[in-house]
Amino acid sequence: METFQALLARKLAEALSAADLPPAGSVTPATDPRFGDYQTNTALVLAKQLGENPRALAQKIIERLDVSDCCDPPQIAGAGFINLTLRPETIAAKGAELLRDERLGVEKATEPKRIVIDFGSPNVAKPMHVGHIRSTVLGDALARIASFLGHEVIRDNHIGDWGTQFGMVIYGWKNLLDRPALERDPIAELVRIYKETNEKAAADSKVREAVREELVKLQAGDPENFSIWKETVDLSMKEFERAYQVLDIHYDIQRGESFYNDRLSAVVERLLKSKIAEISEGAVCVFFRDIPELAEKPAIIRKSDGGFNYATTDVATVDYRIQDLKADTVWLVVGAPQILHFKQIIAIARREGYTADFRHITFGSILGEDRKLMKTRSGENVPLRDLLDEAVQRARKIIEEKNPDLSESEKIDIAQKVGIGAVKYYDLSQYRMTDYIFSWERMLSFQGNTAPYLQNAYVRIRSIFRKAAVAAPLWGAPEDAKLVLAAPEEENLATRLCQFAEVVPTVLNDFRPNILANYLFELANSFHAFYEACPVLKSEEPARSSRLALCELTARVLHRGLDLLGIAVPEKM
RNA sequence: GCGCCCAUAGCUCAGCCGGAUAGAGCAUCGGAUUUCUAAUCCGACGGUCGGAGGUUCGAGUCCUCCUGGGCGCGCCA
Repeated sequence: METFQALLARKLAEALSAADLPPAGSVTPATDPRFGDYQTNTALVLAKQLGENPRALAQKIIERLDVSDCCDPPQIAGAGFINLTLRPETIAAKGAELLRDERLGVEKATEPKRIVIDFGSPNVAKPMHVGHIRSTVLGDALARIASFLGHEVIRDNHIGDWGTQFGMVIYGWKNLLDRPALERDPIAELVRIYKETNEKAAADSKVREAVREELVKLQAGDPENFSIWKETVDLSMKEFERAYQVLDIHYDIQRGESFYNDRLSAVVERLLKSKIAEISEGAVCVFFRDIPELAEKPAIIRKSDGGFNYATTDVATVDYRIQDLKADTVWLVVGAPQILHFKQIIAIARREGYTADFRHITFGSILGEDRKLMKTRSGENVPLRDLLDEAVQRARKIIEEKNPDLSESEKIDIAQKVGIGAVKYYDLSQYRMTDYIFSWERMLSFQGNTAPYLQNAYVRIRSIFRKAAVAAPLWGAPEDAKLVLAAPEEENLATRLCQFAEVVPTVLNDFRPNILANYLFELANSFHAFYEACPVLKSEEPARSSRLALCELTARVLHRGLDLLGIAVPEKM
């Protein structure tokens, strides 16, 4: 199904061709209702290129622009904009068409790609904390959107399950472990033994030496240390799974760092052989002397003591994703501090001849009310589990105040959807690069650009259909419903519904789910205005059927849109 | 020292490819409910878009410099 934007762009291109003009400019949604529904700056762009008068060019263009089947006559305005206004019956017809379309008008990508999305990536033997929210929630939303757009998505959790910290963990396990505590709360106990070992090591060189030996033994494949390592990984994975269940996040594969261990030496040998890497001060390094910003920043892929590091692992990871998974594109949803590291990794991939499209998708930090990195009162990372529990509890409290008649099972379900949805939406509704201040009050507010506000719009619609079903079974509008757009609120709502298909693909231009979030907020806003102005069930035909259809479509778009963000909607709240 | 990111209303944030008079929410003030969830809606108030130059018909958006904040920069991940 062609969007209005695509339709008008096509007609504009035809007009330009008929006028012997080169393609230029673009058709965009109007910046102000006074300018109609869509506008194009084509005449302005061409005027610059050709050195002609923009308004005269605009005139020449609209003489050949045939939009009589969908729009009022095009208007020239301002410096030479061409404004286009859709006719209500055009919008009504599109709305009726959307009602029959499972995809709500969203076209699949013309060139589907195989995309590996690397997001989340928690560390073993450490609790997931507030810092994991952005990567996890953003990566999941991008995966859902890319998948809906017809791409083949492989969600990969690149778990931090290998590294020098295991020297500490294994030493602590052997010397400090409290078994009953481990059974009660595995992660807490792992953290405790890690911390205590760290303190001992700081004070005592013998402990430092012992820790190092444990690490060497693990890396050499010592059976006891390996089984301790394996157990910590298994315990951690169980903990991660719990969080992912609460967050409704699902991975296709979970290739931790350890997965690449037996590929590392081959990676280094290959890079040495191809002269991409060289030996410097005893370490194997890759220099980027021809890339100014990396000229003095070599990547070390084998330490002078012979050990491998995370750069080695990431080079192997690139290999695996391209060679084994056959990815066209790799999206790395990893925080901004690793920009330099990934520039190096991607530069190495280029030298190895990989042509895949690598995107490092970075994001800002979550701050506390004090505008510093969000921490607990004692200065520690806020455990994700505690944060999600609190979200659900707070949502529950609000629901009990506002709607005490709900059953217990309904309250549990709603608190879950509202609380978790609020956390996710608060994150996704903001531009990913900005640091944001975490605020329960704001994210759980029923006013403004929040999950509860959007969920409430959906709930109100469902309530209408429940009420309608008392008189006669009706759980949704019939697919052959006709739209009649009389009131301005009806036309405005219908117009917005038609824009869903235009908005969804733009999210991937620059990986900005907040564009979709903003759209959904405006949609809910338009719906509420409609809801205030236009009674549904009490209205006469044909308005009643038309309004029911608008409600149905709005509910579907809200449901689908929130689903693309990874957010669930309750039927009541 | 070098590099990356950020700076928009009192507060929290939008503003994708440069477009017309820079928008929301909160807060403040004023309205709307015998109602399908008022958990909402309508209106008012509120801005030298950190500063200075530049490119352009047109700059919050692009370029240069400066200020302030965050992060990173050879053997942690």
